[in-house]
Amino acid sequence: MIQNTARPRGRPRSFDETGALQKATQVFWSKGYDGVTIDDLVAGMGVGRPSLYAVFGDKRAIFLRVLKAYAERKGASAAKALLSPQSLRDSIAGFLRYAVESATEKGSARGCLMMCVAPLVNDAEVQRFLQSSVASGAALLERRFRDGITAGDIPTDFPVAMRAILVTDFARGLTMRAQIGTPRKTLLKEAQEAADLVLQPRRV
Amino acid sequence: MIQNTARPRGRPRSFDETGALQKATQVFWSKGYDGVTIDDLVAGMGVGRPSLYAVFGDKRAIFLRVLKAYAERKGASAAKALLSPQSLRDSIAGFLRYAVESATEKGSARGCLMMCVAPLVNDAEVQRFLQSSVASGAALLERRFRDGITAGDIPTDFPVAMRAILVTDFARGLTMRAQIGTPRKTLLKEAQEAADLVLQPRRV
DNA sequence: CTAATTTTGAACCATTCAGTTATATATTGG
DNA sequence: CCAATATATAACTGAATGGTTCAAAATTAG
Repeated sequence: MIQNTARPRGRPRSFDETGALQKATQVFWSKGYDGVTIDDLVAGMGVGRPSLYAVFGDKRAIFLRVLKAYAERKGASAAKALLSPQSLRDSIAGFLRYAVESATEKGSARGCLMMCVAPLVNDAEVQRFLQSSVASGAALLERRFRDGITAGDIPTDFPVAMRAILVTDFARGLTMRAQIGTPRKTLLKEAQEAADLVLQPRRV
Repeated sequence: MIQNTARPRGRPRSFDETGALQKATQVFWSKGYDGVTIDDLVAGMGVGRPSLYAVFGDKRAIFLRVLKAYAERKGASAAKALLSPQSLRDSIAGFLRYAVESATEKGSARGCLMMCVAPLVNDAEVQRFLQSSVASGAALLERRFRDGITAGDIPTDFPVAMRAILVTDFARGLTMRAQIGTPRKTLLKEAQEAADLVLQPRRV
């Protein structure tokens, strides 16, 4: 059997690459992009300065990796929250609940890296990435609404695209209020209310 | 008649104080708090470095004045958009339309200083100010909903407080999407749709 | 016209910061 | 044990940054 976990030649690294990126996420999340210095990253990631440049590149490169890894994790969790429940009502409510819970997690900065930090980064690639993430989030919701139509949870003339967007807007609003300190309990109640509202059929 | 605009003693200022603050608003709005250097403010406000420190204080003090002036202006405009129309529908739609229009203004940075920039400022006074602003915005909307009840536009069991919060959340979501480049036309359509939705009575 | 007062412009200083370099250290291969 | 390789530690460098100082300029009071 081929040992493809063969140790590389030189001195082994004293840090774990993905672990260091996770720590970098917290650094950016709590201080914002411009507020972070290389020394903040060195301290927060537990990686020496030269190693940091050698392995990850400069601040911008680190942020891009952090952002993409974060988006992947959060996207997967959100999709799970959205697609696991049977009923459409539980799906939408679960999606919004997840948004609130992850924005009010203990031990982590409040809010959300993608909604509260990344939009301020003045970088074309970051902006493009955000736009595509927003679009795919809305697309996921739209698909769930369509499944709700075929399952008979909502009428066939339900405005799926618009309501999908509205749900993402709600999530954004809830996340921002989390960031400025609105307590989880309050937000969770609103999330449920929003889920009910957004499922109402077209006209009264 | 008493000339209370009597010129002060020494050399007259070469800049207008409130005008300089307006310019500072644009600087913070486009670059974010941490991204702004004193030199950015010196250049953007048209005020010399020593004068800037003498008249306004340091970056934090300038930002606080900027934020409060901005909140006053925007708050007044939003209140006008909300309270001018006769029908509740036009009020809510007007409020959301104003949010979109001011977040997509040409010649100004996209988004909103209070929603997109200020929440990231790691400062207790800023956070307190934001929380109270958010609360008074929601209170204004709630009052408008109550007036709608007395006018017979919505039923008496309409969940005024919750819907007021939902409207502000929508506004936040729309504003953030404006910031990352969603076109005004798209957002305006969504704003109208959201206004309709949020006015639906409690149950189907 | 002169003295007092205030703002302005330029230069200045200590500090912080991004990115690099040089040297020491840990590991594998032979 | 020695050469080769890769990482870690610490120190270094030039540029940017926040904040101050000081002489020159513009104005009013007398």
